[in-house]
Amino acid sequence: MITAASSLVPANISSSLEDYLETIYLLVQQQGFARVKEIAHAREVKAASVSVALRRLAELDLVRYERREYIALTEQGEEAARKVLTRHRLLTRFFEEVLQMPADAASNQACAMEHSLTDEAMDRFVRFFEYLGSCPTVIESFRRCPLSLAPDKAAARKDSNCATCRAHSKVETMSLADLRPGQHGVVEHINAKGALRQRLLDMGMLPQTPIELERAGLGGDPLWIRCQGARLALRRAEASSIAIRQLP
Amino acid sequence: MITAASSLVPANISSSLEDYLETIYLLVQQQGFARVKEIAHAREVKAASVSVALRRLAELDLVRYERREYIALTEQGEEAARKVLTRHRLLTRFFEEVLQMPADAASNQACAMEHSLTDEAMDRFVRFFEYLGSCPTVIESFRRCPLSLAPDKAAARKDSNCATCRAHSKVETMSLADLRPGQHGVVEHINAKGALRQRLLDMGMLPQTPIELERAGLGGDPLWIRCQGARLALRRAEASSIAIRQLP
DNA sequence: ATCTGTTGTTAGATAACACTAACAATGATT
DNA sequence: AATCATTGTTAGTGTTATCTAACAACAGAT
Repeated sequence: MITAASSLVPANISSSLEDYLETIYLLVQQQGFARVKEIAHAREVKAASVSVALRRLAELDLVRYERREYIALTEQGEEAARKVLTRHRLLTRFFEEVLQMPADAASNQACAMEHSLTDEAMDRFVRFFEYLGSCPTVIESFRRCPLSLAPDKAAARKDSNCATCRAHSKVETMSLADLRPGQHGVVEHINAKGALRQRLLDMGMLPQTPIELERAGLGGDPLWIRCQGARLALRRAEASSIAIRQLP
Repeated sequence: MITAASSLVPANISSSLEDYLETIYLLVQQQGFARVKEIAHAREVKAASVSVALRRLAELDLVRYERREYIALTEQGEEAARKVLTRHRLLTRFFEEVLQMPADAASNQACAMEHSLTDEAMDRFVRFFEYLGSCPTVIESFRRCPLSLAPDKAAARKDSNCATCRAHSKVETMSLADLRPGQHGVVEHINAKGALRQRLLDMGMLPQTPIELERAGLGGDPLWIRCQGARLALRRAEASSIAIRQLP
């Protein structure tokens, strides 16, 4: 039985061991027990590795484990497992409900991050969710806003109820290609799709990033851009997919 | 010089090596060059470790490195470094601007996660930021909403401009302590502070989580709760800090 | 009771990453 | 030019986590 009083769980546990705890917790919850073979299967690891890990977990008093017997978490182990799982749930929900990722991708991303989410960040995430719970229109509005989501299906543009979006669509936006050599701007929106979009993002061209058109090639086609200290060359067509706000 | 065409950067590079690339990139940007000693200092690692890492990076063609000479990134190395740094910037901004964390904590959290952010998740984050850029009132509203943020300083409650918040404050909310044995609910808001709050969250008591009051102790004081498959005992005072919506 | 297939364990190898300690190169100072 | 302090390298150790291959225990079937 668990109380709300704090208990002493070993603080520095590796993400690998945390994964084992998580797996064991889920198996026990699903079928009442966990066995080496199943843990190995779930973690996509050989049974030998599980065996070793279990010994380490037992030494840390996180798992109760008689050789060749069924495996159970100790109170501490259960607490640690629940903590990781809660982070997993939280992050999955964020990637799925807020960022609108498909369920499996969201869960995978959560898996990779659940071990490094600090208590403080966790708390902030929760507050954010509490806020969204009180004001559900916020995310609903994001979901509908074709400006931001709906990567390829700009078709759904009609049913946006985001006032600023509507306003925005009227404002004449300029693109990176509209700058003249030496002029500066700030990235507002990357309209490129697929690989080009990913390339531009990777290079550092995030929203709100300062950007400069250094010079244009002969005939104005390769545009030489400066962004985050790096220089790169873009085709004019590519540059015009980057919506910016000009700086003086 | 970099073009928007895709280049072949070794895909599976460890987070440790990514950190080295990042550090080198920043040092070169700051002072024009990087040396072993400085890298070691920045990464809080001994010089010997840096030396070995540099050899590995050179083998991977990410770093150009003549023994005892200054260190420079190759084109590929620079690309990889910029990619990591962009993720760092993106996550830092998210934790700082959206989740309202202090700058250093935001950056630290970003450090821990930057290596595992998938391209897809990155893209979704960017779309989210693009949306927020178009509709800045959204986050402004979150920032002001005392329901969610302002952990201890509920004093600032007056200047919230969130319509739903105002509505919410009028709705009579019930707490976990108002349930009767056997009744179910859904967590809406955890009003507890400090360690208790963290404990409850760690146990899995996130917003929107189903919860049940199993039974009350003698005199009604320890309340036995079921949450996410786990049982726990809460004082009545503690339970009443958990706002819920009752389920039929 | 023994045989056989499944399951779990051990031992030994490998890889990545960090460390300490000893050594080598370099540049600056006397 | 010789010396010294700084800087970087190498060699050897330890830890964590994985693997393969060989071995041990058990359960059920013959």
